[in-house]
Amino acid sequence: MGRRKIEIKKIEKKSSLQVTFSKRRTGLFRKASEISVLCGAEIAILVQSPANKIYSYGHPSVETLLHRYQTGGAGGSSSAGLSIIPYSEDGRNKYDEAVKKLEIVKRSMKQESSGISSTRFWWDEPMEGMELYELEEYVEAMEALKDNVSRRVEEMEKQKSNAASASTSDLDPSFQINYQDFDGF
Amino acid sequence: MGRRKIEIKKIEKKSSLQVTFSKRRTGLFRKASEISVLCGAEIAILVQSPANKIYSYGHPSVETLLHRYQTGGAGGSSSAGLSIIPYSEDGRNKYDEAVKKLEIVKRSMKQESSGISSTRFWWDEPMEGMELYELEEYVEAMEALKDNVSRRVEEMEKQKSNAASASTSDLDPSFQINYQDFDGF
DNA sequence: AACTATTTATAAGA
DNA sequence: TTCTTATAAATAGTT
Repeated sequence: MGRRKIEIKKIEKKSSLQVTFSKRRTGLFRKASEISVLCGAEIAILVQSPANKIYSYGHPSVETLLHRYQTGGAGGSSSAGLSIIPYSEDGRNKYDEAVKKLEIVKRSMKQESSGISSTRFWWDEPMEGMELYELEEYVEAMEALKDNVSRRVEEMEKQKSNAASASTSDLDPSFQINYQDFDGF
Repeated sequence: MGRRKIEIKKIEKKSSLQVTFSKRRTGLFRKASEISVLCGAEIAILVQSPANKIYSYGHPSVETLLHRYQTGGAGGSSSAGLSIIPYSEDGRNKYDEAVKKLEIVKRSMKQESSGISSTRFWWDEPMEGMELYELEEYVEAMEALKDNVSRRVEEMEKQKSNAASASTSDLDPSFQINYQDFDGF
């Protein structure tokens, strides 16, 4: 028969699950090896099998990448390598402006969140490949988010000095839910 | 034309290296996602690009695997290392919750932008490889963004019914720029 | 950021 | 596991 199309959902039959895992793990590690050779990329993979065994692949080593990940990565800010196609010369300028604006927002978000544990900031990533209009939307979203954070930080300061009198109900209700989850920074 | 066989050795041409890296990283992360779904496997990938940017994929999170590797795993190079540390059920539930929330936001964004031509939605992509806390942040950003879009859509409706003579200058200035570029939806 | 001719990966079966 | 084989998927080069 040969290969057949399958749905990507949990395989129930235990024996085929085992076979599939083994084959795909091999394939995945081969791909990892290829990308590291082709692109000079460093890479680490950790997989825990259905039988709870941990397999790993690393080039040059898992540890190298772990360390780099945990310390926030080697240098590299994103704005430099961006080679997105602007709509026009004018578009280019707008894009650059937006990027700059975003960088500023990002920086201030980092400052506001200092002291709260973190090594990486998710907002350092997602702008890759965005079009101008997407970027502009994103900047807006970031600004709104930053405002929320700022307000929250202010509230926290206030509460700290005011000894338990202030309530979060002063805040815009649409932002309340998020606060207690704000340990990600 | 079409695909051609290549040797697995360092790509020298810088532009194709960048493209290849991007394509293969996507492919690799997709494979990782597939093996995790098909086999219920947990997996973490860290890659450092030629531009020294670190990309990561994790299910349920990179940290989960790192921790398991560093404590449970005997640190073997290519395979093995038993680990019996169960990951936090709680962590997974939170993750699933956040994903669900994000799906809802995305869906409503699509509805609001219906009627505007579209093939892809940029927000369908970026959650790839996010950690729980990143995902939670992202959900918030999306919610804020959705609010902005909603407001603008309302404005558009209002103008439409208010006869064809309305000018964009009625709009909140901060949204004007994007308006004409808004065909990406 | 599409396209497509090919190469690769792999689901089943043995 | 390992091999085979028919097919599904990934992707190199191009536009």
